[in-house]
Amino acid sequence: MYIKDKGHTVINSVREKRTYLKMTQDGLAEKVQATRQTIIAIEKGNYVPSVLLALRIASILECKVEELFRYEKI
Amino acid sequence: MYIKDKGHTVINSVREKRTYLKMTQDGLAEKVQATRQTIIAIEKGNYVPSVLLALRIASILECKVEELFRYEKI
DNA sequence: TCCTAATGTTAAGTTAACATAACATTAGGT
DNA sequence: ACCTAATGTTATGTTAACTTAACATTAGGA
Repeated sequence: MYIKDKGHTVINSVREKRTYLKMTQDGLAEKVQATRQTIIAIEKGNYVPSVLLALRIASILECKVEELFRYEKI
Repeated sequence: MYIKDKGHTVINSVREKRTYLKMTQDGLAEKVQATRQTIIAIEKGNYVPSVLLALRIASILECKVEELFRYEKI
């Protein structure tokens, strides 16, 4: 992140939701109009997506953005 | 946006929620740990924030991310 | 065991999302 | 009209969020 806020991170449950829906990374990527690498990176926590992508993912994974991405203290 | 998807945009109601709560751009910026310019840019639709910022803004403006940022067709 | 689907890794490039800063404009109160 | 707070504008720079692409690894079924 650009904003340096030590002591906080964004944890997501994309992988959990995705596998629960028996969806593949590739399938999800296609549905949210992103690449597989992007999904992998997000699942691995390599980066946090934009709200645009987050809204799409949440939509496809049938849940709210806040239950998919949690802003937590370390 | 990086993702080219003609026919769609992200519309937000940050300004409405903010003014409703009688909060200033500067005040909001400070609370979400961003700059005033960032708030202005978001309100003007110049760019969509990251989920991190979106989560913070939604939290401060006391609403859900999806009611603050709507993915709409043009 | 072999084949394939799914997942992971790395690199290199582009654009968007931030920041800082300095200055201009508007709106409202006295 | 004046002052100040709030808002808007423009420019420049850095980093994160993406992309494409090529290859490596893992897991599971026939």
